[in-house]
Amino acid sequence: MPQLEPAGGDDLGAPDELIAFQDEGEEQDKGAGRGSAHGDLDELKSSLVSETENRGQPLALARTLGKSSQIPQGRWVSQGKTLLQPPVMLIQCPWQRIWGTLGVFSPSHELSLTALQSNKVPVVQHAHHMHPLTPLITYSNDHFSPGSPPGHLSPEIDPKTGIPRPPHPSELPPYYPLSPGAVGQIPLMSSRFSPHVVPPPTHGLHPSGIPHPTIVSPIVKQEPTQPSKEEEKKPHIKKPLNAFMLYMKEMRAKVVAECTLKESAAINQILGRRWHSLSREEQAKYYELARKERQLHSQLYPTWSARDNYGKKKKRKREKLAQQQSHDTEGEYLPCQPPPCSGLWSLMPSSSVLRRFPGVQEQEALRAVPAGREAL
DNA sequence: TTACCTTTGAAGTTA
DNA sequence: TAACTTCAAAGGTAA
Repeated sequence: MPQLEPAGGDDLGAPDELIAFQDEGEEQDKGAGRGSAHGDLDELKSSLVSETENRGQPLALARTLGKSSQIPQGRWVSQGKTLLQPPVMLIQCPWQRIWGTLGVFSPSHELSLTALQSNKVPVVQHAHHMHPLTPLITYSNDHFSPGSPPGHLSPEIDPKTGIPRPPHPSELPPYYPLSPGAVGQIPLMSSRFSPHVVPPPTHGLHPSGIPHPTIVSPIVKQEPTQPSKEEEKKPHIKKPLNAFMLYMKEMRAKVVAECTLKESAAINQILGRRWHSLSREEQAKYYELARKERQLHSQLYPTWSARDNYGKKKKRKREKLAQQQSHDTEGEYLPCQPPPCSGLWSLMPSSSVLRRFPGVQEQEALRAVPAGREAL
């Protein structure tokens, strides 16, 4: 996907926002490949997803606005009006709530858009194990204001590491005073904390001593080759999550509940198809979140590069992968060859998943087909 | 115990 | 610069 913004731009999110609408062409191209039934297919997809998703307003909004493909490229539309600016942060995300609880986020910061107010942003996903201070490191709108952040959020640079130090709780404005004991009761701010990556007391800490979700103990992920002492001490800072990853985290539990599936591979396929069924506005929420993720990440770890994590994971066996892909292609539902049940096509798991999880197709199809549409 | 699977997107690497 | 590769999350599965 082409980058429309010159590298190094201040606004890390701009490409995302543009990309979100640039996909338009791709969608149309794909649609063209599907033949004349494209419009019907889209409509059906919409209705199918509406059956499987919450019948909430976001989708209704999408319908009100018309199909995303009808939105002029590069335009932002909200409530039937063309906007000159991208829509503001549309959802009240979990970490915003926590900021509010902690006192960084005043209620006035909780932005919402009328049409999306009922969009239930996932309830915070609880981590099984979490450092009680973890929620202290999160996002604030103030944090991303151009130029210098507000005093209480200005990351103090650690002279030893050069890494900005997140504000100490005592430095946070007391909008919502919180007792120390209550801090540990706060649910997860960014559900990026997996139980598997909870840093032990002496590893994986941000130089400030407060673990950040993107920091993972080097013990968890060790290089196969013997790392140097310096590398060994260096905490593993994870990549910031992209828009789709944020969407997956939010929607996974829902899909799991609906499909009674727990296999991530199968769930992810469903989520991938649902992602494409989202309206531009709905996707924009996640692009915006991802943009802020990256922005905060770059503020917290200005010297970090995705390169740092390269080779940290064991690579796939290329031959095996290629073989598998070749095998999967046989009989796969390719975009240019929709199966007879093309209405369900976008929600159907791939053949490789079906081989592994035979129940996926049936369950998903049954849940996806609205009453009275079985004949399709 | 750990890689694999599976998805999309961002960013790095390679040709 | 285009194409390719890796890694983010998740959790069951298989080696």
